[in-house]
Amino acid sequence: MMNETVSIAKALSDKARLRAIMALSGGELCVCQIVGLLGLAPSTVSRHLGVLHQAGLISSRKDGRWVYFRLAGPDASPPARKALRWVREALAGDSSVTKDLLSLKRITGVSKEELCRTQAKK
Amino acid sequence: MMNETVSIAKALSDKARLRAIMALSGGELCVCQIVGLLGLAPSTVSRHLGVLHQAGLISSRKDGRWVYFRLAGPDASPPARKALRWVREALAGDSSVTKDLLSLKRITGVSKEELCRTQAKK
DNA sequence: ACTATAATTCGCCAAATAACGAATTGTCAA
DNA sequence: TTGACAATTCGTTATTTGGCGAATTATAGT
Repeated sequence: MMNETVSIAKALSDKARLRAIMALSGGELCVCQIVGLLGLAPSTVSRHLGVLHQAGLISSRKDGRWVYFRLAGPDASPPARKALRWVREALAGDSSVTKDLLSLKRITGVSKEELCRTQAKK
Repeated sequence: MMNETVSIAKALSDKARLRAIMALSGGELCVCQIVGLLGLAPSTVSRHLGVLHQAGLISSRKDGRWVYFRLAGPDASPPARKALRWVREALAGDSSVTKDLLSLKRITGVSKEELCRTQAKK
């Protein structure tokens, strides 16, 4: 319980990971979309998502080439659920989160394929 | 807001600091009592408390030679208050916390002077 | 089959962090 | 005033962490 709480807090103690959580509040996203949002290397984003997953804060679903992540639901542990509630309350209305939501609108508007190709070219 | 949340999460992402927070749930404690509880060097404990203080999770009061820390009250920022609520909910009933509460009973039973002398001898 | 691409893993480097002891500061009591 | 002690600050060291690119795996399309 203590160890779980520590690992959850560790998972939440990074700006990129908090931004990812807030982005996922709007529904599931594939890795390449989160890469586009955060502007980090795919390998880095994958690692971040791995940390969040390990802490039980998000879950994933594979569909073809893509892996979709979403916030952990009712199946998550109580500490994880409460942590998510805290973060979403604490960051509701945050300016960088708001900016991210706008970026997301653009990103999800573009087709996944096109987005990922764009990312690859960079 | 984002930065505050990150620093709060960072402050919570250490076992010793979580134990300190849970110990302070029972009321204020002086540094030497927390040193006795955690079994860490005074300089280390001071640093931990500094991190928690910086994050707005605890506040301090100086009384003579001693500095007492307590959980941040209603004056604390909403994110800090909510974070404290999360931690206390997540760790309620945790075994190491329960153990610490027993240790605390013993520690607060001993006079402060005697405790600190005992620690100094180590 | 072959190529392209989404995602992960791995190895590396730089920066941040936790721990300690030593030195310092401030306060009380002989 | 001198000594004892609570607490903090500072310097050092070992570990962890975040970032990237290269290599790898898996899947879809040609």
